[in-house]
Amino acid sequence: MSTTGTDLKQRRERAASPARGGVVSLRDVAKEAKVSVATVSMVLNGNPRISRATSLRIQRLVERMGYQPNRLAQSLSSRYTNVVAVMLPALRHAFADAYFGEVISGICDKAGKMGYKVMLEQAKPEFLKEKQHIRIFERRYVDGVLCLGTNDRHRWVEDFGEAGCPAMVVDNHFDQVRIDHVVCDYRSGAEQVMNYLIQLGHRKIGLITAAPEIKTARSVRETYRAKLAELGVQPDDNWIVDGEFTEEGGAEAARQLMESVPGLTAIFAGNDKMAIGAMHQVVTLGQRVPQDVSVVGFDDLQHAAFVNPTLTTIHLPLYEVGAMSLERLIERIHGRAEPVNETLPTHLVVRNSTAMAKSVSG
Amino acid sequence: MSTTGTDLKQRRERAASPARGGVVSLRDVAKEAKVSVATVSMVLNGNPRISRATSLRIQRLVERMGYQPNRLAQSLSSRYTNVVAVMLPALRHAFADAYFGEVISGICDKAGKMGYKVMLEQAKPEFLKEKQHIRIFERRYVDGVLCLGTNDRHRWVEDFGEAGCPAMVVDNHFDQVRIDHVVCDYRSGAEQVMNYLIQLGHRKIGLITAAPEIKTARSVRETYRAKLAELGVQPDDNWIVDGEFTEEGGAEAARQLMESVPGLTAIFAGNDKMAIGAMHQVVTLGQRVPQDVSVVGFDDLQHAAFVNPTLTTIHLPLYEVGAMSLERLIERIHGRAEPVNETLPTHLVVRNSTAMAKSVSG
DNA sequence: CGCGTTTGCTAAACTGTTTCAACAGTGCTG
DNA sequence: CAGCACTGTTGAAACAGTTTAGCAAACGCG
Repeated sequence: MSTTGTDLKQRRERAASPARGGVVSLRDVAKEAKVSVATVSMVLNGNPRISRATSLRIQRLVERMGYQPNRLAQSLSSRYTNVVAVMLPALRHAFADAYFGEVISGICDKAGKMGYKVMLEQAKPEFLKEKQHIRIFERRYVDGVLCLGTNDRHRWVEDFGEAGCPAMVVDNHFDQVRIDHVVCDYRSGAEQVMNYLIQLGHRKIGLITAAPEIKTARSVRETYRAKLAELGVQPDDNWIVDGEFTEEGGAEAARQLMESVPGLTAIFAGNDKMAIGAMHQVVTLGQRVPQDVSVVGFDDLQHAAFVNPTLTTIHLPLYEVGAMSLERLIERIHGRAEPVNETLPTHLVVRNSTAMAKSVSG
Repeated sequence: MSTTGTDLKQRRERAASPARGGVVSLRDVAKEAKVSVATVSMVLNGNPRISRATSLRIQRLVERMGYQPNRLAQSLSSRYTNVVAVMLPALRHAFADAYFGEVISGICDKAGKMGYKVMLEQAKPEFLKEKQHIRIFERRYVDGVLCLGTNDRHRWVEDFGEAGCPAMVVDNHFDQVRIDHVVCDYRSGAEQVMNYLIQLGHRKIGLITAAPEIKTARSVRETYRAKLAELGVQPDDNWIVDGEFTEEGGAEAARQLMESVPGLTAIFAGNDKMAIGAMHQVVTLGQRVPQDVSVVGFDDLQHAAFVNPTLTTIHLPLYEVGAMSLERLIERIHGRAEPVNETLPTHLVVRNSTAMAKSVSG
């Protein structure tokens, strides 16, 4: 039936008119320029086999018609989506956490500059059980993944390597899994804190840390122990309390420390949130910060400078960690072979939550 | 040359083998099942025209082969990408802000449940100048946009309506632009704060707010004025100070208030961050919170309960605002015609930063 | 002048899915 | 028993690009 052919002809012609949805396609440009779509595509991709005259003519036309490549079609035929996922832990307040926010900020800024889009994912049990972290690659959602807030129990990070999916652990580090990472120098940070507190005369220093399955937390703990050992101080088991990285946890941990460690003069918290919770608790228990108890944090989040008293803490270059992670991930996506393991320096920021130890000053 | 034909045949066959990149395509499943790709596609989309027997047989095969639809191809032929963008303001710490985090948390949770992915964008001048906020639609990155942290000067929100792009303003509201929105009841919140402070005997109440180009901030300001007027109190111009929604701004605003409003007994801050900055400043200036000056915030962010003293504030259902915004946006994407303008209730949370006014209690 | 190379462009295959017209095959009806 | 409706399946177009083989035309050279 010849009608079929005519119908199709008509349909194609209608489809080729720039009226459809107001969006201009390559075909529309090609038709207008009276060249093939291949030519237009090559012009846009800077293929040198197109003559200068044609190239300029088409570039002007593309500009005039306001053509925007459909990136679904682009990604379908090329190997890349130019999208990366940021995988956050399954915590209720993960997005509302200034720590992650700072890292994500670095990631997004760098991604924007490099022509990448950033997708947000949360590593919920459901998500992982369905192997969604791998499926987002198979289904061509993303080219790579940045894993934030991981710990040793998160065995799913191994899956990326096995499946050949570009992935990067951000501000942490796995001993047993071979995966790229960029991390702050937690060991040096902890050393700086301990040196500073010791220099102020503190000896009975409590440590509020978090789950030992986090490598960076272990580094801090080990450094804390080593530094005390240098002075011949042997910390009791109850000098170290888990604060779960939250304000509440920090407060509860501080309560335990104040109760079970008589003569405690300083608290070293593994992050700023716990330090703030701890300060809060110290005051609630009728002691003063820093006169009775000094408190040191770790992160240097923006509002560490606005709590009362302002918080002495270790500055972590979280923005830079995020930016560098993204950069390295993209290199890996484009075939970088060597493993990445970068460590970024940290430094102490002295504010008002620390003072000379009581026994020394008084 | 007949070799050409043979080469192409070979190529197609190679392409059809499941070996390619390890990813199984619809074609692979169809070949294995000895049916056409159309049949497999229809089975997966639950088309009732496929027989029960074929359907089951193919479903098992799909399962066994681990087939995952390529969503670039799906989106290319369907009208939808199933991705929405969250547009954050161009502030340095936008991602590290607990306020946005809470909203985004609601958005992401709901998106996950509804089978949507969330992309992050920042409304930087460059981005807007290039009309990227419209181009992400044209280039088929997203089906819709959620705009956070907007104000009246952000004229670009009009562009969505004009271009026919589904978009939603989250926790704000435009007088002059017709765009869907979901917002917290700022007016009622401000009323609750003022009633409470007045009930405690406060009359000289300073207001720390932010840019008047934000509708919600204007609502708070108007309510504040109206409530004082009810008591016959005519606030001076210097009773209202801009705190830019930051801790620093709040601190500086509090300094100004303490200086220029003698006998000030209470500060009402337009968000928790400014309230925290203000408390910090009050203490720095040698006064006590709440004995000398009561401070009230607005947001009820997680750490409002962990500052010192704990902050009395208005609880905003930010998580719910995020979740509902996403839900409504998706309805709009799928053709909802009626405009959306929802207002969610707020309530006062009394903590320790407020007390009876000095002149009354003392 | 004929042959080979270069240049500039095009046709067509390819990415992986959805959708629709059409087509066998079967059962029912007049 | 032809004609019809219905069922289950297929082929091919469509989505919008990229990429490659190859074809004319122009050019250089012996």
